[in-house]
Amino acid sequence: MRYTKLFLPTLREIPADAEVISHQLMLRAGMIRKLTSGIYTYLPLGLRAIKKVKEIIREEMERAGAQEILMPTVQPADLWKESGRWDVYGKELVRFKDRHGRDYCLGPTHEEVITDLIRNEVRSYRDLPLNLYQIQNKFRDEIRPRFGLMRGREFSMKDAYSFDADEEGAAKSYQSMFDAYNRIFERCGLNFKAVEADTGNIGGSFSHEFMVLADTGEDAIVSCTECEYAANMEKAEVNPDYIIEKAGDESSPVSMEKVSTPNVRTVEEVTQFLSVTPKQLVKTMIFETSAEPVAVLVRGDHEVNPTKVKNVLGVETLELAGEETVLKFTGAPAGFAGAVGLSIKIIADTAVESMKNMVMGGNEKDTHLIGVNRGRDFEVSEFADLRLVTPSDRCPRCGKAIEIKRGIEVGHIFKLGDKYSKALSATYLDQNGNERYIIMGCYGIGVGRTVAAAIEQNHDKNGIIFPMPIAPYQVVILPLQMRDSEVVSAADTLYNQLTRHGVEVLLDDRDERAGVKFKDADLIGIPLRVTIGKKSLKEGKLEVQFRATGETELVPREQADKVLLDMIKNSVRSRE
RNA sequence: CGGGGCGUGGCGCAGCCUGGCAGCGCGUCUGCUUUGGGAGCAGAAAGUCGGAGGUUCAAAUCCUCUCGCCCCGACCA
Repeated sequence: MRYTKLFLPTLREIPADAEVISHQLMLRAGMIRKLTSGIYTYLPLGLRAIKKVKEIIREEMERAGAQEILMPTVQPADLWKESGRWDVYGKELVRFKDRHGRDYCLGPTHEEVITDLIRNEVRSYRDLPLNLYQIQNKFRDEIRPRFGLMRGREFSMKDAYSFDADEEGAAKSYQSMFDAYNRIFERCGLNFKAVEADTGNIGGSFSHEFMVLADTGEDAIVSCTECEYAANMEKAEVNPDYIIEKAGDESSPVSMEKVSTPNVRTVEEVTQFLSVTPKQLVKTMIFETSAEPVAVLVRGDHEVNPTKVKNVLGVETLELAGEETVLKFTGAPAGFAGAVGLSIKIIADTAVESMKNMVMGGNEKDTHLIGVNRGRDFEVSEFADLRLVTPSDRCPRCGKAIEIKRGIEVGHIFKLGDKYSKALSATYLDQNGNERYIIMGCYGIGVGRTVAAAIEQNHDKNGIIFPMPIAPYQVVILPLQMRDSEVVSAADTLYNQLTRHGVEVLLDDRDERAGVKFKDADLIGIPLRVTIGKKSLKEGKLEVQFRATGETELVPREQADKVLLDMIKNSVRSRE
């Protein structure tokens, strides 16, 4: 492609509304433009990178035995009512009516549609296993779209669905997708990690997220420094041995006392005011749920993990109570809630179980209680692991040190079990003629997010550094003097040679000064740059530079095409 | 939804507090010069000051309403 023909509007300055580096660079490099919040147009350069990722995904999905299909964006509400998600999914699901008043939604995911397809078509165990995938635009009305393609409302997603006769087969399908995902992200040049994850509102029993390690990531990842354990913060288990450590003092229970603590609310304020440590303190958090309200107790130096609370309670929604609700249930403004005398359900983190002579809110304004003891002063209906892992916790598997990093979720795989097949009656007949539910799995990849994550991980102060396999062009040729016929013809010759060999080449044929061409080439991040200028041409040489390393090589003009072909081959291979 | 911020030529911003000719840098167009890391000179085009209403002799500026965008929290590929 010739630059003068290409629609490539690069920006010299950073657009004001772009915060993270990948968003800034995708805008500046002319890859995307925003239509409205969370909704983007892909320009030629951006689309090419996205197509590259899609092709890698297709190759690996086919290699893993999945077949491509394409399902509609518009889905009938009936199916969602049948699965029960019409009422559960929330505002993220965009709903609308057609002219007849029938309810529809824009597909945020396709479990319902595919399960409907399968229940109509699959009858026998002989039809299984089956794995179908699509690459299709999803719509989710996110509460807060952010960071360009990182969290859009309309976005391209690869979603695959596996159907097996039994758990054993489903485990195999899951593993095969797990392996395919590893190959896909490897090939995209990403530094990533597969972590255990919560299943959220997709549901199912078990899942892994594929996290690209980056400081700008929206998720926290807990991983062991020694063993293979890695999990999303919201899923990460607390090492049970570690939490049994003695928290309060070991002395026998003292009597409970009420103390006045005017305007002392936070853990920090309370510990200072009463001269106690956070470990003697119990935080009482009031949550409203889709069922009854609940009070959750955690130790003063710990944080509640809402996901764990939600799972323990088995509720659909969970929300930290507002000021008014807190007042209603505790009789005190926020900051003074405690377990003593509370009439709502109380559950507690395991660490609270061994605590004695606790300090907690007095359910009365400006009042705390000291010397509080469970059993005598209040009861807990259930103990469970309800808190966020801290950096000082130990690995739940091997007990060694853990570390907490940030990550961008680019892929998520789920073992769904029979959740959807049961809800939508997707069954088959086994060898013995018994009707059984199909065991499902589902597997997603955010395509645009993968490109954004790759940029987040591969850039420098001058711009993007595309990994070869997803680069929109593999080579950029910069003839420095467009008025010099020899330079121009050398550039044309190389361009034609490479193009003939199937190389994706961008020829910067603009009559611009060298500096402008260099800057733009760096910005758009093409892995290999060929500079053709009067000086080196006089010696019969062209200059090849690697975008990633800045390394430069002078290559004889006649061999340039072969050298470049080799370089491309090597750079792709080294990623595989 | 709660909290914070911003809407002024294509992009980045100033002007607003204290009302009085709509500005600066970059980009764009024309000409000449220049030509290996975002050139110089000369000239030119381009703005409903997000929108509506109000106050005023006069509104980008003050007031009310409204729309949009960004950031921080709960959701997710």
